[in-house]
Amino acid sequence: MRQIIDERTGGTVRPPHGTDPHCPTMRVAAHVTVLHEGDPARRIMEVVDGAVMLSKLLPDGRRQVVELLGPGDVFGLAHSDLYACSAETLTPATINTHDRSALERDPVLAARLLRRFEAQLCVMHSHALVLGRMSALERVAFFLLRLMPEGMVGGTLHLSMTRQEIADFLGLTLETVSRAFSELKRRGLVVLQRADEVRIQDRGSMRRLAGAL
Amino acid sequence: MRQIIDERTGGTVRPPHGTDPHCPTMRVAAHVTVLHEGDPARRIMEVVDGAVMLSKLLPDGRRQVVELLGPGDVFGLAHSDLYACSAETLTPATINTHDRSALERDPVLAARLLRRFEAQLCVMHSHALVLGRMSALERVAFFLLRLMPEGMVGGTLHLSMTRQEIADFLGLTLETVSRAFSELKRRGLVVLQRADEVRIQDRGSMRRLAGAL
DNA sequence: CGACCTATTGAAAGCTATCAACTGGGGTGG
DNA sequence: CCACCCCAGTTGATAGCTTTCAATAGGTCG
Repeated sequence: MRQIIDERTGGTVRPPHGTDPHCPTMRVAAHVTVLHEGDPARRIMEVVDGAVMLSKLLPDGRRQVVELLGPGDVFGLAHSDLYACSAETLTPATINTHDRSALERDPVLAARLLRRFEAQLCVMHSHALVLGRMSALERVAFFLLRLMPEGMVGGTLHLSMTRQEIADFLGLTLETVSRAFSELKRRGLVVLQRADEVRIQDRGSMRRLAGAL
Repeated sequence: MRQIIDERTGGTVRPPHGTDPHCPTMRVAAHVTVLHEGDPARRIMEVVDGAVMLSKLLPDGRRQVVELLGPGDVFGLAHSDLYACSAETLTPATINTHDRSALERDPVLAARLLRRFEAQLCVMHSHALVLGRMSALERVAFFLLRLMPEGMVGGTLHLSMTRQEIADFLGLTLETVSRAFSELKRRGLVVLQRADEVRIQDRGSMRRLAGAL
């Protein structure tokens, strides 16, 4: 049941007027798998708008969400000409796709990807620290702070991920994630208006839990 | 007690005859910290020869080794003009250093780093799967296979890491790593000539444990 | 209003961490 | 050259946290 382009949007590939035909921009609905781990890696993709989740599977079905992407982030990477991860939209998203050969032809694109890869690599380093060394409560605190950068103080964060998806991202089970949310709520660090609407109440304590940032 | 360049080698910076003075090659002894998490990020480094370990610390001292690097790999990355990780040699190593500004000036370097970043990002994705979803035994099996690529069949692998360093890489404790080694030995999957000399006896079972490669 | 899916909560089991003792190998110094 | 010391590794016992299994609550959509 692979839907590469979701039928709900009707939209598949929509090359905007006057742009490079090798770089089609596509509009994709939420919860669509854009590409599959193990498929031949022909294209590199950039998130223009929306959120995308990269995940890997173990043969027995265990899943790890390895990266959460937002505008500017790049995916569709490969070792041996095969995609290393599956990519699924969390929200409706706009995605730019480039042929891999464009990397040699287009130095501007290459420079942009270089900077972005560096940033994503740094984020992965942080994530390794989270997965390898943090407790469940710390992981969830870190996750919420990561989704709620400084700017939006007082605002309410809308989670576009289920508990299972958060668990797969944080290396936990959905029950443990739920318990962590409840514990943060009990301690007064967050308020849950709904299961998917979070307000950070005590940012200082959250940061301490998450180990700074 | 920071030794940027180890005195045992005597060598500090050794610009080979006729090469770019902005890209000094340095020879560093084993167990030297080449750069520190949080220091101003001025340079980007390439491993020419040897092995380098990147690690991050939590405020309370918990450590995660986030990446193991070999020839060709790149480090010295930064978010906000500060190094995101510390880097320490595991063996004597040769390292090329570039000024960060060289990225804009030197398209050949930029292209090389782009390819390398992509590879390292893929490795980090695998590592997230290991840290988030694998048992202790599976992690150690994965670790050994990763260090023993197809080629060196029958050969003996020399571990240049202590149990503590392996544990910090795999998100475990040194005792758990030791127990995992003992269990692999007991099951006949590996032979330990010494604590730091491993021979993989049953590669098939190892791969199954590690979830394919 | 009811069905269904997601989230929450509870109880018990399992795996890893922690604390502790012991072993072994290598290097140093007598 | 040998003995001792010291550090890394191994092994054991127990505690703690997360997982697993199970039941309940909540919300959304038809």
